Amino acid sequence: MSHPSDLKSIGLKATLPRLKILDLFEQSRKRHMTAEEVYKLLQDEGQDIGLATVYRVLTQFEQAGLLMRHHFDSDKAVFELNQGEHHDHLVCLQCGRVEEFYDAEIEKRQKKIAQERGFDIHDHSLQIYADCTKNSCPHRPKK
Amino acid sequence: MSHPSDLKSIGLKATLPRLKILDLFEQSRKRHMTAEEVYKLLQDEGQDIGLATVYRVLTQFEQAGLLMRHHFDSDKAVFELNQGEHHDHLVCLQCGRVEEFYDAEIEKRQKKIAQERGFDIHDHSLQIYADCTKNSCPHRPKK
DNA sequence: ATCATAGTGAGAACGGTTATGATAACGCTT
DNA sequence: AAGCGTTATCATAACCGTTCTCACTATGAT
Ligand SMILES: [Mn+2]
Ligand SMILES: [Mn+2]
Ligand SMILES: [Zn+2]
Ligand SMILES: [Zn+2]
Repeated sequence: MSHPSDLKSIGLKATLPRLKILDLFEQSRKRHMTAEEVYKLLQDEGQDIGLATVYRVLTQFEQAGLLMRHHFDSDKAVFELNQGEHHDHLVCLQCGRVEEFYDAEIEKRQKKIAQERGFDIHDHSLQIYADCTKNSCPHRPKK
Repeated sequence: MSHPSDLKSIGLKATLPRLKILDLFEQSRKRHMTAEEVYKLLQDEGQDIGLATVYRVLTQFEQAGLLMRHHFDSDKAVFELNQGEHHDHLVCLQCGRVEEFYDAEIEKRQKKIAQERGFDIHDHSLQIYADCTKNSCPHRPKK
């Protein structure tokens, strides 16, 4: 249910591709998506939006602060809604499932490490790679 | 000063390209290098070794556990000698300088986070991105 | 409704990396 | 030392995710 004004307020015309892509993330059945995944989901709902447009819009949304881009050790970037609260990721190597976490102590220590060495910290990237074996992981039926 | 037997012991023929590349890392003026950097350094010392060979050998060395591959938010992979001790990286966004660090508490917390959620942890990737402004960073003379 | 402007879509281009295939080097056996 | 099967190398093409190009279209202010 994204509204045209959401886009206008960040200086972007409210075009159909942009509204649809924003919708996708807001209704998010899947929170973390690649450009390709977004493109396929749009096709599935009959929207004829080019892959180039998907890439272009994702980058614009990232620059506008609407989305965040991550790299989970696959060669393709994944995007998620930026809801303000920083978190890191726990990624299942078997099924690709992603869980989010935030650890104040880890954050604190990172700051200290940078500080101690005279670095002015910008941000960081932390992913834990693991197997989520206990939940019948590989190809488990999605409910 | 790498010795042919270093390679034979891991099931690889002791060819000139492989010995030269291993040497490069062991004499490492620069600890973290891209394939392209390795290629250029070989050219500089008059070695006519193809870029494809560099890539192939780096991957073989990684598989043999001699090298580790990282991705520092540039699109190109960087390699370093695997000396057994795990560490993470602090990368300067201005000059690309890399410092290594190890924080036992961060490591411990990562394990706990995975465990709590029933994940069997494999490994992790942690980089801190920052500016090393205080040391006259951009283009500072080396030494 | 008009019109300047910004956005789109198809496909080409790009950059890092990997695969291919014909030649060359390695190293084990005589 | 020479022969020979196997593995490695080199040049180049292919690959894959992503970005660029450009002719055409939609948007939104008037
Ligand atoms: Mn997330
Ligand atoms: Mn390192
Ligand atoms: Zn899983
Ligand atoms: Zn620096």
